[in-house]
Amino acid sequence: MLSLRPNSLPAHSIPQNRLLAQLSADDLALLHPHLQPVDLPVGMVLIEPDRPITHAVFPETGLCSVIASMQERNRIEIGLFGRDGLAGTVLVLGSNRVPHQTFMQVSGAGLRIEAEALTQAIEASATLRLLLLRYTQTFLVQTAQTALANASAPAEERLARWLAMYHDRQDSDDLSVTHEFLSLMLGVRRPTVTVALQMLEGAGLVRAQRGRVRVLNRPGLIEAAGPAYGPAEAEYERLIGPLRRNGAESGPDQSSTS
Amino acid sequence: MLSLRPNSLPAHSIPQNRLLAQLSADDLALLHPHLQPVDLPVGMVLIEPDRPITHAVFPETGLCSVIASMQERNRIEIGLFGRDGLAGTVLVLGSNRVPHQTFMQVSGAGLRIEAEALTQAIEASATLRLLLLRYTQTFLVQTAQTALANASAPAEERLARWLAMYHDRQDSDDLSVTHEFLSLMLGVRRPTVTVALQMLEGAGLVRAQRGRVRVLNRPGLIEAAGPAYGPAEAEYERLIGPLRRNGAESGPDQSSTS
DNA sequence: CGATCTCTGTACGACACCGTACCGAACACA
DNA sequence: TGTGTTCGGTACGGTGTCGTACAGAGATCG
Repeated sequence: MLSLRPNSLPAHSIPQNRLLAQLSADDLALLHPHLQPVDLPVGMVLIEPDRPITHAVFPETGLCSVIASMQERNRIEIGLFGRDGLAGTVLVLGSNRVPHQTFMQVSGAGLRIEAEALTQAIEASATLRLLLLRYTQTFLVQTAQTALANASAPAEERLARWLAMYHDRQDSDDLSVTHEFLSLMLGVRRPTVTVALQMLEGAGLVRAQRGRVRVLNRPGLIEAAGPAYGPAEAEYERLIGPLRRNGAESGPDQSSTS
Repeated sequence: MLSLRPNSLPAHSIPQNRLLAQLSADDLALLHPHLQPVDLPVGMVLIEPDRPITHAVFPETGLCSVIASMQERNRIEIGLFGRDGLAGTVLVLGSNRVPHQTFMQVSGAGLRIEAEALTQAIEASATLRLLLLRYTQTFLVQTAQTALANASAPAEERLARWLAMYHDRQDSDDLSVTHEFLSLMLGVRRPTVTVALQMLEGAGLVRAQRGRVRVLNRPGLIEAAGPAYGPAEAEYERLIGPLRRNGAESGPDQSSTS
């Protein structure tokens, strides 16, 4: 199921993954022998719900969704991450399974490590453990903000929040998503997504095309997301470091509206 | 603000707090000198949002709510705990503040410890750390289930879930809550709570009185809560131990309806 | 025992979102 | 260039929840 790349990790390349990039040379050396490059195609399940975890993955590109579901229907996203995070935080928390599913929402690549190896490294290095614990803290805040948004924010705000979070985690302003998919993530009907997206487009914040949403005015989008966006991102920057790529802000200028 | 009891902790009493009760003698000895009995009156704020934490608290009785809020309005509960948990899990995660508020929803008593002392104990003992990390994991799952319920469960299910969770954490079948309060916790209108409660009462699951809800049929209540109740509780029992008091199940028998 | 306050029950219009269904538009592939 | 498939826009009635408002029921206290 996992298609590994032939050669092993280059010795001294700077990882794209924010967590790995934050590590000291010693800590990186601790993990390095166990890290294996791996392709992460769309739809690939990184963490199976309620099953013992065999590997953790540090994404370098692409986007992962964490999904909680009651029974078959009623799947909903409780958090997402990309190169800022790690699939398998539960290992840091001293367990080996979770009732949630983690899968690739946008294809990419990453570095995977065996659960056993990661656990041992965490026990061996307090600084590595601290970093991963802090990341877990930011994810907990993200989940809490999701609970908050789900309870009281209208569909349009939740959509804007999701787009902003997605945008944080990739370089391009073009996001690859279908309405169908967004409706699943946000727990609303597909037509509700269509209408909400039209609102955002009417305000000149995004431009929607088939299977694609282009962010035109990021500050405006964040404003449209309401107060549910922000706290989790601030927590990340406080505890870990910069979340987004540097510069390359997509300002409100070019939105001369139609 | 904290009213301490005069004398310090009795030397060899068995703690009511589930986490403390799970500790080995060594780990308990590590914490013991720093534990201070403290009263926890209704409304007392244990964790102030976005402020450095000075103390953690292990509740022995009573109930705590963790609240996320955007701006002034729009407060909502993301999790709750009592003697099964700990106020200040963020210390375990290597940070010293959270954007959430933790306060006493039902008065009780507990044991508090200075943040510094708890942090040092966690660093000193891997087994203590493991237990507290695992508790954090169960709380993360609880928050995720809350996000799920908020997104897709109708008010009646969410109410039933909340009542069941509250019931888990105290001995009596009488829960002290007002509709007003429940509406705040669930993020719905107060009249919505009134109607939902009448539904549950009509089904013989609970008996509502002024400021009080008596659980008549716990299994029925859990069924009414839908699939959003269960996973977090299962996770607790798997990772930590029994959540509820032993025995004393309130069965469906005595509900001969009126 | 009456005054007062809190809590609960009820009402009514407004509206966001639901479930479902259908059709055109864009794309992919041969 | 034609054909099948996915994706997007739109429509309909139904309903759960909202915001607000008000009156009765139960506690509290001088």
